[in-house]
Amino acid sequence: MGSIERRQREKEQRREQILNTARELLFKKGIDATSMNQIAKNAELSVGTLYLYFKNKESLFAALQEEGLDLLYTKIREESEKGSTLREKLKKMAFAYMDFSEDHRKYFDIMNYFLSSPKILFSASLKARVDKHVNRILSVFEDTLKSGVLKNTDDREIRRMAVVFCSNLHGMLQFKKLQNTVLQGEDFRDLYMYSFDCAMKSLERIGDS
Amino acid sequence: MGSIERRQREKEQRREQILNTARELLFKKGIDATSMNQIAKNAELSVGTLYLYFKNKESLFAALQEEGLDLLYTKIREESEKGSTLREKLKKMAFAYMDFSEDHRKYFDIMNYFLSSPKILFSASLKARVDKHVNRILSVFEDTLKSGVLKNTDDREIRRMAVVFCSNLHGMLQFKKLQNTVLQGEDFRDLYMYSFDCAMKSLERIGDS
Amino acid sequence: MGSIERRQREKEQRREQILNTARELLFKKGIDATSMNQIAKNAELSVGTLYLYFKNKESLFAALQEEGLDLLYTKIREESEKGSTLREKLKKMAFAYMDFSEDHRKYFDIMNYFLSSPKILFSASLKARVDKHVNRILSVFEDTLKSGVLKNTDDREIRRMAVVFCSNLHGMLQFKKLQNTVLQGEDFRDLYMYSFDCAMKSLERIGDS
Amino acid sequence: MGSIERRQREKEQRREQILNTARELLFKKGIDATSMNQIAKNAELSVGTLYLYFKNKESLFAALQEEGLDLLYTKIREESEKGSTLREKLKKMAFAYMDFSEDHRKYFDIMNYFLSSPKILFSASLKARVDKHVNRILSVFEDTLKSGVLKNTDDREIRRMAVVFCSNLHGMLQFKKLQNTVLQGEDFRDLYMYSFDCAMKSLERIGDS
DNA sequence: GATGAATGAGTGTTCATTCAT
DNA sequence: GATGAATGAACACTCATTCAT
Repeated sequence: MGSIERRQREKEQRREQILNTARELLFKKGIDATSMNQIAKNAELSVGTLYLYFKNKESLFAALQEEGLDLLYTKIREESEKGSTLREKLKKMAFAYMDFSEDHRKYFDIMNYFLSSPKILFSASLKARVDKHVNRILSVFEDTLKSGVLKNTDDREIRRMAVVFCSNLHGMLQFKKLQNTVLQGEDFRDLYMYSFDCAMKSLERIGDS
Repeated sequence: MGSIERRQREKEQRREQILNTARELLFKKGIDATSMNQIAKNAELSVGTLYLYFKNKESLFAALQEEGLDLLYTKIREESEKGSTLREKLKKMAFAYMDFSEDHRKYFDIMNYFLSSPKILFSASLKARVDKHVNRILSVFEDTLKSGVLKNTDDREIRRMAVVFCSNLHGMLQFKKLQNTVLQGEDFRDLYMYSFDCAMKSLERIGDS
Repeated sequence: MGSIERRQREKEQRREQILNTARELLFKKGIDATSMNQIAKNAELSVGTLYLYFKNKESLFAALQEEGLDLLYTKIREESEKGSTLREKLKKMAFAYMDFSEDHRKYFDIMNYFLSSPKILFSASLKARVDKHVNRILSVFEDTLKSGVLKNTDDREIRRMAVVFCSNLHGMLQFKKLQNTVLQGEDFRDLYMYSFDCAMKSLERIGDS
Repeated sequence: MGSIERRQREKEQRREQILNTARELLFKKGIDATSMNQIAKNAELSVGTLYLYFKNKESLFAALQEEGLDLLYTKIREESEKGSTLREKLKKMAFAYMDFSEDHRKYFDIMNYFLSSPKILFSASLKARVDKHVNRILSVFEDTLKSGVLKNTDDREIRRMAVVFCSNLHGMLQFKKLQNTVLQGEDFRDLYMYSFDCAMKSLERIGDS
């Protein structure tokens, strides 16, 4: 009986061991340059064992993707609770996202990798799990907006506002890659703040109408 | 004499032949799953010939990327000239971007691929050429905004507005991938329109202040 | 238990199988014209397997090189023990070297290939291993000279004598390639003997002085 | 008529132009890394033209080989004339050879490349031409020895002595590659001098007997 | 459950040579 | 005589995945 629990614990540990190694390699060398054999060797396990815990390479990296989204969720949720006004809250959340894209650039890279990969590659169940995480993040934005001044806005509108707000942030962070070329001369943080202000203005307007 | 011209023409045709085949395969199978050998075989040319026309795989795909950005530029420029008011113009441009991402989804995918690829992958000169195309597109937005109502806005502000406006659109189009899951129940076109309205509101506000 | 041993044995056999095939091809076609794919095909193994047993082509051929040097070492050592006088010993060793260059011409060719290849080609560790073998062979000459009449010659002198003696033999064997053209009319064995006599004379002189 | 001469001159110039470029590249990048296309581009000629002047890559490099041997011949000949005694002459010649192997290392490398390449690779006529050059060099040694003290030595003996002397030098220079490993702690120049002394001793002895 | 040897199609790229113009 | 576009076999090497033990 205790042994069943122990087994369970060991299995969990093994899984973590694999993920830790994979994450480390991923962050060091990127997704393409990280092979299953390398992960196995670094984790001091056999390749076969990797396939016992993860169906294939893709699903291993999907797990890391979930991990990243989870981290992002936590950061954003925490920040959302710090501010007092709606503006303050959203600002903290927006910069939490930007910080995440910088501090955990590689997680952010996987996110984009998964977003821009041909759909065929991912099984439906994998997609579903990842989407759940995205949803959870969107919910934080929804909750924040809901608890804001806009008392009598209906849920659908709130949802839309959350999506637009998020996609604005995401779009800006995508453009960050261009900061040494197209955006030359601009401080990205300023630009991001500018974008945030624009988004806020539109929100307030909606409040108006 | 004529023979020199004919040679030139043939060379140009060959280049197109390669690009056509590469484009076709790329759109069918994605960038990683398209190999130089495949392109050669499908184009009924030898691999060596490919390397006569393109330095390497990367620059072949960069050529396709430029092609796509060129097409996008043309579409947006054309639309920008159709509307009469600033709002109308921008709306037409925004939807031109959306249409492009649908009609030429794969070009859009390459764009994202290049945006999210590790910088090391692309040589500086290649990046520079691609960036020029991106800049050209941004310029259309700048020109449109400049010729709009906002007479006394300085160039830097205009630039920022253009960047934010574009990144908003781009961010929304990124989220499109989620329309069957996260965005379930929403008509994407409506949502995009909603996002456009938000952006316009923030612009007007700026006009106000 | 036995199964672990068997596995070990099989691994060793596989390694030999690869080396045998590589040697055969090398001797038939030369080093450049022998590709990894060919070796794999002839050995009835997959290319991947080759890389399981040898880090790369270079180290596979280095293994053959070591093999050859090992063989040469053994031959020379054996001969060195047969003669009774110093002259007899050295003569047997000299002809062991010549016989080796004839009987194992291809091993001799690899030796020269490695000697004359640009240094960059070979990793330091590989060079070190090969050099150890060369040193071992030189040592046999040193030991023989030491145990000869020249009792009160210091080690450094002995070393130099060994090197010069060896390089004389090696130089002569290099010239063998020219026997049908430049050396026309000479019996190479005679010439080699002549060269050996010259070397002996200089040794004796040293003994004198 | 003059035009025929001009044509001839142009042809000769073109040939030199090719050889100059090939030599330059060879010395910069080594024999394997120098391709016909590169030579053509650097010489501002078309690949086809290269094949008009040289049957194939091999014969182009054989021409360089001849060039190198020619240079070596000249150096040795010149030095042979400087010394007054036999010993002085031979010493100058020996060091001329060593200097050549250092100053024109790449020429020396080609020489070894040709010496150690599988014979099949070279056409008989090519070999013959190269051998003629080697013979010419040997002759300088023969002449020097002949004009030395050893008045009543027959031609065959002289020939043998020249071959052995040369091969000794050559063997030593081959071993030079090992100076950082096997020969560690030895100054190669000293060692070479030592080897020369040995050779001289044996020559003198022959004089004696 | 765990192992790790084996697979083999696949990658991007090169290069000596040919030949129609 | 000169061109240079075209060839295509060949190269060394990688990698996700399988499966007998």
